[in-house]
Amino acid sequence: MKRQSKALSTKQKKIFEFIRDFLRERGYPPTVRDIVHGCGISSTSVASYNLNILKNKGYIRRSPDISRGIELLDSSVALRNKVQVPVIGQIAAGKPIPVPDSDTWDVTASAETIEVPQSLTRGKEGIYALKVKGLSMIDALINDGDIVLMQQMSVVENGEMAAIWLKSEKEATLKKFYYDKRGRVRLQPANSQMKPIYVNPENVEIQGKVIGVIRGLT
Amino acid sequence: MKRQSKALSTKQKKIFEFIRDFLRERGYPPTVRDIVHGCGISSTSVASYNLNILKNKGYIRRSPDISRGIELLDSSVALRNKVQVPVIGQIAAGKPIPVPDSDTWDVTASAETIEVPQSLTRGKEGIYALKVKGLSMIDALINDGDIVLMQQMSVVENGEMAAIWLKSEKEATLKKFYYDKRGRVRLQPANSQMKPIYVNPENVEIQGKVIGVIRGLT
DNA sequence: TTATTCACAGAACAAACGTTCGTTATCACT
DNA sequence: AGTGATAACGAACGTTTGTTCTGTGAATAA
Repeated sequence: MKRQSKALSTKQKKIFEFIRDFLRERGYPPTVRDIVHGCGISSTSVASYNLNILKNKGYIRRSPDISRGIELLDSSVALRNKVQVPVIGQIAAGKPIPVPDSDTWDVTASAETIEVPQSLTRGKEGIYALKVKGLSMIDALINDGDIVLMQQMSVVENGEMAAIWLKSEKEATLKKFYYDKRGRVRLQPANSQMKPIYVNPENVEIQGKVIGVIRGLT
Repeated sequence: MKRQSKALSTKQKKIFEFIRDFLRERGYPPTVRDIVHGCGISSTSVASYNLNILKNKGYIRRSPDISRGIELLDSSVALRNKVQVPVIGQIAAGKPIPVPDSDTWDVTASAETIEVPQSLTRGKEGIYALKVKGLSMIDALINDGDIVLMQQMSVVENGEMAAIWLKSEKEATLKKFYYDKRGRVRLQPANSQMKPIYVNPENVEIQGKVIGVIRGLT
């Protein structure tokens, strides 16, 4: 069945979030009447009408004639006790990482997400993941192909690993970040085979810092 | 309210597993009648009677008079699309890793678990995690304090990283595993500062191989 | 201006649903 | 053998629940 546009009205977004929060809180989905009460909707048929739109647009699955027969589809939700982080792209790929800000954060928009331990993300906001391309951070025990967890941040401490956008070169890079004594920025690979890069501070844009690494061995 | 013994009858275990599997499959819990049909129980009051036992013993929460008002409590379940792996202990800790076998596997028994990406564990069984102690595998990009994901396995290929129990020395170790030409086993650290260990094959017991690494940076 | 579609509204219906009730069977203990 | 607790059983009840029906109003398209 051909999917409609995924754009939702304000009320539909509210319904979706209500279902997600209800499920996370209670361990079971809401009824149509729960949605009526929780979203300030005047009748069960309006709720059902909007639920059918969410279904048609691929956000939920409904089981007809079954109580609480609403299932959030995997691509659209972080389920309870599970942090699902978008894998936005690869670092060192020649284009800026499209890091969303908190107003436009839409986890469902990413094609790919990854489950991460809560211990790595607890208490933090603006989390996303990047797949590493290249060996520039191998001496920091980060290999080509690893997934790095990032926390959105525009300022980092000296020595922290960060995702940096170089405006003039139009490329993104993962490096250790240092402020030089002479006012420049030193982007330091963690690889003895590679030299650091020195750039003007106004040429760099810090997009996040590394807070974790995930690697599979096959 | 004082908790009763957590021991469950065969039927109660079956009901619990049915609820867990149903929830994982459908995204919503079963009704009492679903449980009746799915567990071969003759009446709704028997199902309800056993559900109350599960409630009293801390396995589930019930919401009275609500359809599908059954919630699996966190300590007892890995929820849908989330793989929760027990962190059994530390490797290189001087005692055998208490790796359970498939008959006695009880994820709920571990004090500590960690959420891991499905991409690392999909299609695999007997998964557990270990916290690394020491730097013996640093050249394989595994640091002290990292979490390694293990798949229970008693035979590994030459060169694979494995958790090995040394019977005579009574210690567990994480090393690359090789069969020597002269019939011995070579346990090779991935650290240029450390020498390999040569042991008799009958002195080693392979307890699992490494399938992934998770690291937090604080 | 008119027609069509979307969104909403409330009532009613029938099936689903959990609980209650009265009963029987089994088990452990004395 | 008797007793009490546990486990099971089936029927019935009242509430919960999703859907359908009929209608209205707003927005959009012709």
